[in-house]
Amino acid sequence: MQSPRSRSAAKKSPPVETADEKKKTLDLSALQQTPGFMIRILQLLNFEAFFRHFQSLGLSPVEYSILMTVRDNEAVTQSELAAVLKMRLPNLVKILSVMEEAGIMKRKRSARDKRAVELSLSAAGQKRADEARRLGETFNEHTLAPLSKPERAAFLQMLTRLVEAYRREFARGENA
Amino acid sequence: MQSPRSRSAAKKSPPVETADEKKKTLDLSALQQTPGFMIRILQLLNFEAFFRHFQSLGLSPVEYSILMTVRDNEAVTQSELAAVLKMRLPNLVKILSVMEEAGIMKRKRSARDKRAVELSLSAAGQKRADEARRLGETFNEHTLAPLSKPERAAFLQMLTRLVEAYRREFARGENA
DNA sequence: TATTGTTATACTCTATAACTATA
DNA sequence: TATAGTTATAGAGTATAACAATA
Repeated sequence: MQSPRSRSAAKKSPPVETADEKKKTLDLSALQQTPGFMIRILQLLNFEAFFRHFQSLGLSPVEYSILMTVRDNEAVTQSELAAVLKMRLPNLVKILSVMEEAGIMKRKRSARDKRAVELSLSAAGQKRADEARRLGETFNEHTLAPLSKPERAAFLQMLTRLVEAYRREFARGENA
Repeated sequence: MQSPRSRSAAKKSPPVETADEKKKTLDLSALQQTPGFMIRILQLLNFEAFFRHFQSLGLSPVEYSILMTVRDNEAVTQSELAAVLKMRLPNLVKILSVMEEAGIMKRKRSARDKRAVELSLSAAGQKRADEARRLGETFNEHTLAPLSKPERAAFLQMLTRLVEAYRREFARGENA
């Protein structure tokens, strides 16, 4: 592991690893000290790992998050779900329609507010959610596997605080 | 953790707003304990913050990362840059062409390998990179502002370790 | 008047195929 | 044969506009 703050140290330094003239060592310190960049790269890599891990279910990240949210929140409305997932309603509606036609999702007009549509899982949907949940637990462990146990808790807790602080900063950018 | 509603409802802050029956408290514990989901949300929020912060420069995240990498690595090739940014070469080439036509980026055939194209910044490009760098420093501080000083260092260090571990796991998914 | 949902559509980003020129 | 680059294009994800029904 290299030191976290090797600033402008390695410019054209000797190739530390295999000394191919092709594999020149790049100075990436600026990006490595840009949390936003590292978060983005980690997110891309994690998505790829997700698709491999859930390949047997043919599950996408967005479907996973939908299944988990509806499973834990019977009768959640489409708008509420869109806000949680940080998606635009029209884009979510399209996905939910596909899931409904696949016999996974159930839609019902709300009695309290006849504009709203309340979501719930069909029997097949609950089965799929259970399978997703089971695979999700091992996947979540894998995601933070390079960290020690206390580090994992600390990392997740900081993630949560960052997200909450950001969401407070501009309450759900979509309707401001 | 099969306990469905033990976690978030209790531990999370009480109904911050007026507790209308509309603003029901959702159980989001499953997603909050999914690091990949939290990373994705954080990344989306951070991009929005980026665009606001760099509005005066009209700078996008990808252009920022290009400027920083080329600035610190004179004569980096397009392929190398694509690998660093985790982008496909054709998509990067298009962006670099725009930057070249804007007078920011310079391209030169490599002498060592006449297939490769080496990148460097024009005078205008260096000026833009300097401005981006200056704005970037305050932006990076803002990104981790909700954390304490030692937490910021720990968080960034863990981010780096996670990214490196993932990249090792499958050496650059594109050519495996 | 504002909100929820729906449809249609445009825009952006990403992925792949086909080709060239070099290695 | 494999790699770097280029072009074109397809595909996925995301955005806005317009509208109907309800609040």
